[in-house]
Amino acid sequence: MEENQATNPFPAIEKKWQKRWEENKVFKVKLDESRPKYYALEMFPYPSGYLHMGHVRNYSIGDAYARYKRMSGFNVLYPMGYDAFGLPAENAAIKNKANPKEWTLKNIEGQKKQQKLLGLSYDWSREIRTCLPDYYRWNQWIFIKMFEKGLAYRKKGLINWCPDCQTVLANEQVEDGKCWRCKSQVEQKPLEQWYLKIKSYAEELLSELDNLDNWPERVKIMQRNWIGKSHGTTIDFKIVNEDGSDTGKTISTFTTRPDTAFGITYLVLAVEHPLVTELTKGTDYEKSIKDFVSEVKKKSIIERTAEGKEKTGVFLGKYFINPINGRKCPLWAADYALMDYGTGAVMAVPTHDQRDFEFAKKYNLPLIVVISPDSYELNPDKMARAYIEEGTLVNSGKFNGMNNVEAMEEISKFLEEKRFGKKTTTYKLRDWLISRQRYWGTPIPMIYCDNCGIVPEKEENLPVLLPEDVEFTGEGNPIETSLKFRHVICPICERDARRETDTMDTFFDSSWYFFRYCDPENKKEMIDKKLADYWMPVDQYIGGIEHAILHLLYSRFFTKVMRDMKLTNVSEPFARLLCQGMVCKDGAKMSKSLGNVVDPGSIIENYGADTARLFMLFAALPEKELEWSDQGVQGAFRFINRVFRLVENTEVISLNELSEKAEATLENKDRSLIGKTHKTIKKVSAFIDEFAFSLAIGAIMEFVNDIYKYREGKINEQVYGYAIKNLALLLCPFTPHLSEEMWERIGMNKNHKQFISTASWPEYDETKIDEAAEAAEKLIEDVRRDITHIIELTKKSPEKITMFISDDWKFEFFAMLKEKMKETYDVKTLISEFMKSDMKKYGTEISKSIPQFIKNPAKLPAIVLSEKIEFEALTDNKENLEKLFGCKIEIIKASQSKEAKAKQATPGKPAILIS
RNA sequence: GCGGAGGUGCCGGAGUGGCCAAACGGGAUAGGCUCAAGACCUAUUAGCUUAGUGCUUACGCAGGUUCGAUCCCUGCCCUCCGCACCA
Repeated sequence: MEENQATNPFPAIEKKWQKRWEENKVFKVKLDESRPKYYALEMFPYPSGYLHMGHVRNYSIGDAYARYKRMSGFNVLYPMGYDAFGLPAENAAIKNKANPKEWTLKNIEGQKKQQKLLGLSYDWSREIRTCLPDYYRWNQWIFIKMFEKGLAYRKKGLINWCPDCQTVLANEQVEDGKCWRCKSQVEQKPLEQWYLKIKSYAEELLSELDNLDNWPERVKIMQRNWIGKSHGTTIDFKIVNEDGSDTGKTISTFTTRPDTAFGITYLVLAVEHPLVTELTKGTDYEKSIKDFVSEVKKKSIIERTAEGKEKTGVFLGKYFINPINGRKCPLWAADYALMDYGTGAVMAVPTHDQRDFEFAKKYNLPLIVVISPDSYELNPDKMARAYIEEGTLVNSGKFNGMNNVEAMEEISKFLEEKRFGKKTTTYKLRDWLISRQRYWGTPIPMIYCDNCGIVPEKEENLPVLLPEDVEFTGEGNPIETSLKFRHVICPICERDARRETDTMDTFFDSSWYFFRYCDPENKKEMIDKKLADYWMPVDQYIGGIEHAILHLLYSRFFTKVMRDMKLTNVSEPFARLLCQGMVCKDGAKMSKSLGNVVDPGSIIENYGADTARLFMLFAALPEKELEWSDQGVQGAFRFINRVFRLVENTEVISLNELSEKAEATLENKDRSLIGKTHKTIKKVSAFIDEFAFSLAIGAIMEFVNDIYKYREGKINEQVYGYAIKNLALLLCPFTPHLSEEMWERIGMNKNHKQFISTASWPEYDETKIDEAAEAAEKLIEDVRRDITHIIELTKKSPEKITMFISDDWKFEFFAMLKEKMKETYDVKTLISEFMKSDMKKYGTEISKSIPQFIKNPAKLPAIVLSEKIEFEALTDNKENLEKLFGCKIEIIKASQSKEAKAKQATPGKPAILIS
């Protein structure tokens, strides 16, 4: 759209307003108890250096809503910041010898510039950059607090290791066995790492999901699945030797099916289970088991968990006693038991569990049926699959004959009474591994002292600054190359000690940044409690679905931790959540790898930010996928121009209020426009409330069409001014620059300080919505169009016009037509008479005009008039009509289609005919 | 496999028993205006047909309920998303 640039006034207009907003600090907010607060927030971006369409969409949605709320009288906190720590900066350092800090800060500047070009109404004075010590010192501070409370701890365990990123990953960051960022295969390694005890909040994180009424259902479901609560029973088994002699060891298993306890025929341990080596040490089985274990461990997670993969296992040479029936069964190790779920051991009931069934068949382990279907009998030798439906207990001692659902409760009660086990709840959620062996992150403020052990840094020594004297070789953690950093004095015994060189997961940074926006410059505290309690929770949070688990779960966890530390009173950080859909082009997600990206910069440059924003909001509802369309962008641009033309010349505008007296004398078309103004305000407000921006914009477009129609006739300055003023207000959330410009041009911004951005959102008056006037207007409009059409057609084929009659027109209207025809035979005069007349008195029920007046213009023209009543009148005036249109007129009766239709559909039976 | 969301015309999307060939907006096509483009105005935008009317086929597919279904019920298919050897 090269030609746009020469004539497109918007880039200049946008720049002008952006500058004025900034100079006048229009969007700066502070605590104000007199107004209700509203906290609108978009997920802060990672500063990769450029904005993509997904960002633009995210911000367009957020800004529209923030502006709407601001105009509606709320004290709106709407901030922006940067999630500035992370691997890309470090990778750039390795690749290009760039300094991660400079690289990041430069990218932030670039991104910020683009955000400013969009005209987003952020309070920039609250900007946050997580890579700056002012911010990350509070990461360190709260980490120490967590350590003191036992919520942060160090543990050795099998961890996920990404060989490409050269660091460990949290479970949440492993997708499909691959690294969430670089997609390389994740390995398992035993390492000692820092963890946060998110698991101790599992129950609350789960149960409070039910109160998040304004979160998308699917996000809640994903979190529920991730937390993965299941109720069951732990059963303890004595481990015995082949001859039945006690080994002195026991093993517990977790099951959700205690009703099947009599059907246990073997038990499997995860290969990582400590008992596996313990029990086999020095036995004949030692070597074969070691081989098996190392074989399994060699396999990747993918291989081990692949669908339909055959399960493998090995007998441990030991047995156990099922306490419920005293049965001695073999103990196995198998790859299908997972160390990190339940107890790392599975009690196997092959008849009633598909996995156990397959395993038992393969290794020839016995099968005992304990649940019988009601209609037939199960034969363990002939079963092709496990029976997992409901049934009646058999082979289960005193529980025989009981329904299995009932038996779950009864058997676990029995086990508990006999102290063979107890009811247990488990969660799939595991503690959050937060240490990373990377440079560009918050240093973990811990010290290793040979004397005192693991000691936190003293609070007054915070922040522990990231060292600058490091080398980026691509091997190992760069921080370790800084000797100055590593060496430290123990805060307790003051001897030489070693500083932790791991840094924090960047998700740590983003788990509480929304608190910091409330009080970004506080040097003394993480956040002032009063400010936190004023602004929090975030009333509306907007971001991509990709964070449904990771960031959104961590943030909820942090908020609860902070509440328990009395830093805030809120329990849930985000009251309402919106996950916007993807931006697609040619049917696929816009992505660099597919090469179907459209650069927001070029759109802003060629059309302006308002066009980009309007298109984004108009093209699809926020949650839905948005298909990019160049025509759509042009459509948005055309619309903006169309609106702009309304104010290019403003001499017909008056901003004075209409007096009651003046209002009483208004014509129909004026009343109609006032009514439409109120109606549009009502519609747009309701649509924005439910985030139906595309529909809100559609309603505004309709309104603009009406204004244009209104302009064709005589204009009442006040009525027109009222419409334009409200149009500007309604558009402000979507096209703020255009609105400001309109506001100024119509004289609402007297001293360059009365911004529309802070003006009040218009209110509508239901009583002003004048449907009757509107309908009358529409009718006149239709008649006018029809008559114009007739004139055109008579020019073409003047020999004959046929008039048709239908019941759509009211008698009064026809009478008027008749009346007018007595006076004049001039079509133009007739039309203008129509235009001037007060149609309201001709009835409020005039609702429909002549539909599809003439379908084929090449054929004879026709005018459709009301049947019955008017028929006579019309024949009366046949001559006049002929004179009027200057041609022959023929009158034919129209058929009663509706009634006929209803009758047709009602052979014999009564139909309800609504008309 | 389990769980969730959804399938309406070129697109975005309304509609939740008759007023629905389907609101509203966008786009497209044609005509007008214009030297021309843009803008603007008007009409058309499932098919056939008519002077208007009408008819046929239509709201994922197949049945059912009903005088009548896009809307209610049943079954099926498809798409998208999440989880996935979770004991």
